[in-house]
Amino acid sequence: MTNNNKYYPHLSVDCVLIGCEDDQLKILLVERTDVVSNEKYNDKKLPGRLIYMEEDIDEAAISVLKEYTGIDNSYLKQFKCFGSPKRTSDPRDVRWLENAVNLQIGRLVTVAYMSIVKIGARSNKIDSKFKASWVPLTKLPQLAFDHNLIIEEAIGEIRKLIENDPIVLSDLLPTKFTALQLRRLFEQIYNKEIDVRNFHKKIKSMKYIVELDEKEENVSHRAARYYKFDKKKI
Amino acid sequence: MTNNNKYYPHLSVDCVLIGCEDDQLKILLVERTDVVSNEKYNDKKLPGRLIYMEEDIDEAAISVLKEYTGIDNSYLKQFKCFGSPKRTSDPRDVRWLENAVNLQIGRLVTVAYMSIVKIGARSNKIDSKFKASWVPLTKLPQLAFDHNLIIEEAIGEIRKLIENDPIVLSDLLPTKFTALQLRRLFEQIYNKEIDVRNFHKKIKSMKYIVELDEKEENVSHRAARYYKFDKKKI
DNA sequence: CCAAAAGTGTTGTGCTTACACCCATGG
DNA sequence: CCATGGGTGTAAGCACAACACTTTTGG
Repeated sequence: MTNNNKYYPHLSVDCVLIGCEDDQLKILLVERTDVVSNEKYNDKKLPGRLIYMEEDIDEAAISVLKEYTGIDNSYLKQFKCFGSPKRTSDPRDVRWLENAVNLQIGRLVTVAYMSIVKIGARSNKIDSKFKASWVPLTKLPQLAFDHNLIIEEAIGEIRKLIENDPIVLSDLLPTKFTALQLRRLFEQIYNKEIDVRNFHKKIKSMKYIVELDEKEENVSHRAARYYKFDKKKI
Repeated sequence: MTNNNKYYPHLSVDCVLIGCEDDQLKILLVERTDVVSNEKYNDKKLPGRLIYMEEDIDEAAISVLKEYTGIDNSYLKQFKCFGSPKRTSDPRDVRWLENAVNLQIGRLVTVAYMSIVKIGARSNKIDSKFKASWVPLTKLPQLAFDHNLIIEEAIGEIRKLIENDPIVLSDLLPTKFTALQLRRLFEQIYNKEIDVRNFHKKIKSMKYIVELDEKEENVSHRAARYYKFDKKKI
């Protein structure tokens, strides 16, 4: 937002930050609430920006993450470059961006990154200077550009991530969690209902998830067992 | 190679062109045979180049395809952006490129495209001004940058392509082909041996592949049946 | 004792793999 | 008749999905 002339007007980065809160998968979105000429922009988009002329794209993504959340050295995965001409086919999106950066844009390629974020961890506070908020995956509105598509692909990416390193699940759950919480998490990630019994079999086969002796308390039904991750067993 | 100052020194495109010849999957590679200072470069790389300052990346890829092969309007799929800092960690690669374009480069992001090419089709002749050749997938040497990795991922991409539109196989085979030819093709794409009997079952289940009455002639063993693609049945 | 959620096993289906012998043709 | 590759069927294992009842707890 400092020196607009420094932007390279053909390449941007966007970050899909995925967290979990109240047993719901959420995505960090920022508001786009400008008025350009007579058009009102009252919707949301992914955190991201154009890269600077001499900037490394990983650095750009890292700085976006840092700016919005304060997170400094988290794992950010570059998962896809979105370069379809159609993604900037809506002239409203282009007009908005051209106005925001005061540059002529035309067609724009974006490199998408994703990261798992522990919502509410001490090291991670959404900077209030941005109109940013965690929006449940199940309640995503229509977003600017092709950001809905980017999020969809990020979810595909998180599946891959879990399949070859399930420890990332531990960032999406409290240290102690019930089978129900874990199941709801999988249901959101795979976007389908999972059978309770089959799921218990699955938990038993996952050696890095261990039963605790502890159970829920003060619930008006049979208390659920707590589980935890055993990070050594991965 | 005209005006070097027009290059944007941070973003390139590379094309993985996949064809089939003599029942072998092949990749188009170009030679890198320069001498820079006292270093000799005697290896191969994927066809590609830096993009121009004001150039659309799809356009850049299309122009690379056109330049090398003469192919004009083929399907080019952008499948991944390679932006790992490690990809330009070999200083020899960077020195070569900096010399070739007469610009300072540092770290470089490339956007990879792939296309299925009918080797030897009339519309498709490798331009002899490039030292380019079709190299069997099974005999790939060590390539410049991370081009071996890019090819590997392109093969993953061709699998996806085949799974949701198997008609692309028809570009890799003659119009009439035997079960053996098709099997060899799958073996190369999936990089493993396929059982003959299981494969015949599979062919029968593929409704878009139809038996012909025709058989091989003048072979010193039982003649193989020919098959063809029925493009209507996809 | 009732409501509410926890926890538990069995069966069937489809997909993938492994495996061995006879057939047709040219020389 | 022999060498060469073409073509065929069956059985086992595994992952996954479907499905219903009993248990525990608080109120």
